[in-house]
Amino acid sequence: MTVRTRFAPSPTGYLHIGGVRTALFNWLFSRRHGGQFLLRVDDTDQQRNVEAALAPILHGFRWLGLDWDEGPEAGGPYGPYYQSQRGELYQAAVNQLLAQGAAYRDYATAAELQSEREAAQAAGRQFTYSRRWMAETPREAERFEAQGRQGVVRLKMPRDGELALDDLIRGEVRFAWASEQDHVIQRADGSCLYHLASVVDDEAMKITHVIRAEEHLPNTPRQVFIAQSLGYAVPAYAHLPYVAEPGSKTKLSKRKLDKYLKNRDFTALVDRGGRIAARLGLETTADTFNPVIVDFYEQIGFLPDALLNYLLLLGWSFDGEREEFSRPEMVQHFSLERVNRAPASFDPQKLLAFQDRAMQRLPLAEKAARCLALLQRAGLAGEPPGEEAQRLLADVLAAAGDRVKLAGDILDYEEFFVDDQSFPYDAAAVAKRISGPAAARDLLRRYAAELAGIEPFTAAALETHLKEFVERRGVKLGDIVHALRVAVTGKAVGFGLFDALAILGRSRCERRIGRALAL
RNA sequence: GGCCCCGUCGUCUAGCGGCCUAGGACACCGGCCUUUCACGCCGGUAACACGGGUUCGAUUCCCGUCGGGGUCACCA
Repeated sequence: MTVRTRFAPSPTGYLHIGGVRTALFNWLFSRRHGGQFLLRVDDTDQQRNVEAALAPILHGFRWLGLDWDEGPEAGGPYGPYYQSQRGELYQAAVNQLLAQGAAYRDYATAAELQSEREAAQAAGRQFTYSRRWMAETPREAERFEAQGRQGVVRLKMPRDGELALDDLIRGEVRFAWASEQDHVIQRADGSCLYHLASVVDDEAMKITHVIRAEEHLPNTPRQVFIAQSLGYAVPAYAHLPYVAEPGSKTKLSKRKLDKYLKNRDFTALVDRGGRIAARLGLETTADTFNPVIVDFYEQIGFLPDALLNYLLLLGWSFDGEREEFSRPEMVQHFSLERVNRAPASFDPQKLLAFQDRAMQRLPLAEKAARCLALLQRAGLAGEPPGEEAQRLLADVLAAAGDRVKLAGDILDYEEFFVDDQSFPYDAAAVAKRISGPAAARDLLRRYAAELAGIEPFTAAALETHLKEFVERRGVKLGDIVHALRVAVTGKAVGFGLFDALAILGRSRCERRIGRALAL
């Protein structure tokens, strides 16, 4: 039997980080077993603009490199892959359920149901529908309809016995059938609901393993009931613990950004992204720019592999020691047996650590390609970039080394990519390193005068020269290094000063020092 | 509240009866390196929720308590 897993997003307009982890585990499991991974759109509630709401989700999958064998755009032998287009299949299933007595037409009104519920609650009993408005024959149905009632189709759940479910992650889980409700599977207008559709599609699409978030665990009995009633082979279930809020065990939610911002690590991540977004002129509303949404990471220059590696470790472990996995290694080692049962809270710091290490391993050329895209978005490089810009980028990247942790961090070095007259000077840095120290301006002036004689104009030669310069003048290296850095970059921090000087070149250095002197 | 799930350092986790004076990673705190920042290196603080069993021996097995969470729709 070929392993087939699926991820069934509802077209909501964004890809939730927890959803990505669920998708990743599905993808990994299918790849591990040489099977297929499919995407199916759960749009049973018929939103108007499914395509538009689906686009960001597919975009996210593509960015992450989680390819799907069947689904939207990919097609496949079991399509269509949109539930809104599979109505006949659901109708047939409903008819079969009805014919077998596993479902019934029900004519209760919302108010009637409500009063039964309240009565049960008042009596301290668990609510179980009386089935008073159940129509088991066409004649009964006609009678109710004559009263102007609208019929829905409900599942006729067993009222005794129990279901022992063998979950691949949780082991055996038992549910008493009596505590299940007669859920509606088809509305009065004929449209079908998620649970029915999901079970019918999983069967039709030959899904062998349903790997999904824990919140679906309580839904499982009714799905098993539908599957069994229809004579389907029940798929294997694996319920993943959900991704929790930072520092809490509550499910991570897109809507609670304000709350998460009280968490220091989360705030650090948002601020980090915000700085980059500001330079890119991106909108930063919680709807689009939010670490709970995958787009956030793409926009500020995360590496997909780093995000995935982090997410992999959120609930799964190899041996407790090893944490770094390349894409093929993930596929090779993944197993459901090593998925943890407890929810795991999202830790922005650790994510950043994975990103940091992944970036350090990245060959310079690839790093440059990723940074270039951000530079272009910020308008600091042309499309295509000139040869000069590419050389500059490579030099800056080589000099910056580990400091560029996100592709967007390249924007911290924007001063190298702009005109000598345009880059800004940090006022505090100027005050501390140039205006403050009495000798700073004089040293800068004397140094600038010697620039013309430094040959070759390389980092090594510049260093030798500056050391000799400070010795000659009887000052310490620190007396001029800081002033010089501020003079040529506008900032108090940055990579090696000699690299900066060499990258800029002689004439740009002269111009910049001249500008700083006039400040 | 009913049903279900879960419970090892702040966080992610290893541990499937003795190897545990509980290991790794991130974070944190010190120190080193150093022209700033970052990296790197060295060291440190820090956890088995609690109570009963079972056993020669429990972090590991069982029960209970407590705690946390999920779910209870004509949403998905």
